[in-house]
Amino acid sequence: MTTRRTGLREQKKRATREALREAALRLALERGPDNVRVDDIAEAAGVSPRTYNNYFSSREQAIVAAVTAERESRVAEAVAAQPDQVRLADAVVDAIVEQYTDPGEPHRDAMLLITTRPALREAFLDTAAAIEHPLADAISQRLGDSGPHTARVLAASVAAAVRVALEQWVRPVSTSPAASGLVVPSGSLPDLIRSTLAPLTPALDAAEERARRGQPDSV
Amino acid sequence: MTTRRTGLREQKKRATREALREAALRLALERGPDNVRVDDIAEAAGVSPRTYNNYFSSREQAIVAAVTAERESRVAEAVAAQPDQVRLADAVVDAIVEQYTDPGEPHRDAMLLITTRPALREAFLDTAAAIEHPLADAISQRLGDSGPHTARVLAASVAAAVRVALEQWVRPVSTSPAASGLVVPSGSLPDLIRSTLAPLTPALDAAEERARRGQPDSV
DNA sequence: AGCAAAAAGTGCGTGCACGCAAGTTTGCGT
DNA sequence: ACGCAAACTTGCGTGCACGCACTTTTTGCT
Repeated sequence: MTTRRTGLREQKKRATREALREAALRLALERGPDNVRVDDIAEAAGVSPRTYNNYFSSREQAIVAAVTAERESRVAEAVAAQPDQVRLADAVVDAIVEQYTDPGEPHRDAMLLITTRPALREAFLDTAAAIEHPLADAISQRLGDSGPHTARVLAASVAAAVRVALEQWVRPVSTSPAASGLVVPSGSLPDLIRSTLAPLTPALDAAEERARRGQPDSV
Repeated sequence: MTTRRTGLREQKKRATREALREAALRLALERGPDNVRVDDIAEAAGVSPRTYNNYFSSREQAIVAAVTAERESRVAEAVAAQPDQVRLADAVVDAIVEQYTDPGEPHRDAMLLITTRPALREAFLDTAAAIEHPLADAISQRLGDSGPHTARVLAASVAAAVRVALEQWVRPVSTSPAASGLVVPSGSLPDLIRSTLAPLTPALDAAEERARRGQPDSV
């Protein structure tokens, strides 16, 4: 009812997409990502090479997608699932941290592969941006319609903060020797995300407060 | 003094880069972007095609760069230039708005071209992200070292907000018919930027306040 | 059920990004 | 002043992204 516009068509597309993801990851793990040609992925998934990049616009994207697959929608769901009494900021932070917390994954080795290879790291960072739109919808729903852009900006900022966290997590921290000189070596990803999200809580609180006062009953 | 590490070498690189930008834009304007081959740009700039993409990783990037060229550094400078009495939020907003305000440019027609062609629009949106790092440095300097990531997150959020503004400005607004249904048709870009930046001011204020109280006498 | 429109998959051709391994220029030490 | 080392440029080769036109499948309508 929600996504099912046509039914069978959508279903097949999902299947193809998943087959491609899975094939891409499997082959990358077996041979190493540099020894995987697009043709191989396509063949393993049983489609033409041309079809492959109707779905993915780069090999890295396909591999990474196997791990990050439906994180976007899950984040949005998790936010929406929080009761209204919970502060928006907490709802968002918890939802995201939850999604990025290592669930003792079968993907453990895949993550190792990703964080190792530069090209895959880049692709992985880009996946943070994917949460923006679903998250914007979820926030928008909680805020009513504070401003035309408030929800989107907040969602985009959250996504950006997550990206910063992922960068920190993934990079050897080779940047300039800053003033204090002391930066967390690598920390756990959830903690990192919490700390990059922290500076945004005032903005989330303010938006929520404004929504609460601004439109207790009106539009 | 600032950027001059080696001198002559850097200078030549700048020159080459600028020549490529300029050539790309000129040819795109003359023939339309679809009738410009990378080889043409390279030839017009007097370098090999291979060299061209040592500088730019896509044709669109080169064209757009001619317009957005040094916006990044200017934003950072503008923030740094604001006296310390000015609220950080205001400093940032003003600096950015200033940089995105149409200066009766010679680039007027270039902007028209960019906003017209989808591929160029995408590349243009990406330029917003370029302000992140310089801006992070500028903010970091004003905040001392509030937290390890505060400045970066704020800068990234600001960049994201700018991106949202650019998207709104550039897109026909074909998105879902939201609740209120009333969205600004296109508005002026500066106004749009102000309005997307608005939700972030609480975060900027909070960071500034925290920096002011946290370290009243240090750096 | 049969048909017409839409959508997905496919083959082909073109232009491009990028690694690699020279060749060339610049900068620096002695 | 001279030569060495590092940086930049270049030619070449490979794999790939993507537009276009065509075939096959799904869907909605009568």
